[in-house]
Amino acid sequence: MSVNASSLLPYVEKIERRRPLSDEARAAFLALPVQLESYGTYQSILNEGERPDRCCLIVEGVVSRYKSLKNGRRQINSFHYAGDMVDLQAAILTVADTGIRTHTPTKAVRIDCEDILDLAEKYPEWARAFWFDTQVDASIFREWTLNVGQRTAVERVAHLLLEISARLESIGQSDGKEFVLPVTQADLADAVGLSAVHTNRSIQQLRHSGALRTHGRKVVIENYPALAKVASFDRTYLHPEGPRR
Amino acid sequence: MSVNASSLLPYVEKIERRRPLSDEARAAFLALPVQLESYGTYQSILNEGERPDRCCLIVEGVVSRYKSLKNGRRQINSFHYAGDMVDLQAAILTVADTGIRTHTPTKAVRIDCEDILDLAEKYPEWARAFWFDTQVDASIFREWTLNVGQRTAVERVAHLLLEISARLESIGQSDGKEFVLPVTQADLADAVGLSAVHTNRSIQQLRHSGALRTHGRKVVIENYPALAKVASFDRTYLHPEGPRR
DNA sequence: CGGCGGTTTGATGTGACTCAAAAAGAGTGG
DNA sequence: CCACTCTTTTTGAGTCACATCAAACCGCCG
Repeated sequence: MSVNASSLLPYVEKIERRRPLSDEARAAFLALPVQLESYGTYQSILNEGERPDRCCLIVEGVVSRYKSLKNGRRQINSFHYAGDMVDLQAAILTVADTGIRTHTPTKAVRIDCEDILDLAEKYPEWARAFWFDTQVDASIFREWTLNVGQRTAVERVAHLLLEISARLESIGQSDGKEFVLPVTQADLADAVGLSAVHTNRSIQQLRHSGALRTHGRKVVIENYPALAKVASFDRTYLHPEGPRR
Repeated sequence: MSVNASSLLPYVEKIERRRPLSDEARAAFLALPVQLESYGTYQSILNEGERPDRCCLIVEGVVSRYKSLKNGRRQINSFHYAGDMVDLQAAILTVADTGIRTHTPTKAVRIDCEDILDLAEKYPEWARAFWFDTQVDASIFREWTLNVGQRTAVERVAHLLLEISARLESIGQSDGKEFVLPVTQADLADAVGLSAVHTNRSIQQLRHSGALRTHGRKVVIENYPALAKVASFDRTYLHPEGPRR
């Protein structure tokens, strides 16, 4: 298998887990010219306000999308893992309303926006796949707004941990019980709209309640039902059922 | 013009403001069979968790999408106005992760999800239009997460008012300075993650600063630059520039 | 003129923030 | 394997923004 195909495969697998592609459509995607790039920890992939001409598919590592205010406060909008097309929005929106940066050493491939649009134009199934992907993204954003807008500190942190767990599980990096937390508590704080100190205290509270344990970066969910209950976590919003068509 | 076409026209106009459609594509949309429905104030159009088979296009009135917690707390995720296809997500996501309800007397047309998908399959320009619409939606959700996650009470309220103003302006219901606020303060509160009381006090603060005035439901922006500054409002996230293609 | 949704006010409580510093890990080089 | 540094997590103390509760007020409509 070519370098291209092997780095693009995780995304195809993610799409086909939801709904199989025709051989022709799959092949067309895997034949796209790509450019593999490596990043260190906390490196910028895209800045807010830029006009990117390429999309970004994560091959390895963890990145986040964020928006920031002039006073320095930052909101992380989403975390992305291997197989995620982070910047699908770049294909059709000309100006980036979020920045993208890494949280671990990361490998990513860049795909030309025009190639994505051509694919969507030629293959309705790809148009639908990209659209579905964007809809799931949007659904997650809605849940995050609910999270920071209405839940208490402990609930927010619990919810985020469960989401991370679920998403890592879908790419084989968690067994649903135990996973390596790919980000620091300060980053979690930026994602749930709390201070780092209070995020830490919320995690401690979850530990003391017996819902989870941590060993360094490793998180062990001790009592999933209890954790899901405090977080009111319901994975419907991740839309694991796939698209209607 | 048929009843169908006249109620569907506002959406076509919104789409074509961004990028013109081919005559054929336009005609195909306007020929869709639709069902016009009327709702009163605070009526439910869709409940969380349902499996709708039709999308919903607002002809007249204001509706919101929301998510709620078992303790009764509610987060409004978006407001929608005439010409908005509120429930485009229903076309491709099988289960609704948000509810939809009206805030004013509302007229809406229901379009079969399968018709939407057929249109996207047959006309790549429609597939792109729907995808773009969803991307803009997602961008607004990201901004709302930033709003509730990182801004202070006064900033949040100012930002929401400016967004409402900008969106009403694009459909001719505001001149950019003066508009009729289509929702109550309690609803604003649910949208910005504050209590109704504190939302009220934040509005008062904006009034006392001279940034805006209110006469009943009418809002008059007295000092747009000042208001935009406190809100750090920048309409880039509404993507008025339209799609790349 | 009475009733009702919506707005406004006041008083009080508290969850989360800030600042600052200590403790614990993780990585690097001698 | 230990010393050193840098990052991340944890602790403590004091403060403030926003929540809650309850009641008054206002404007609109029948």
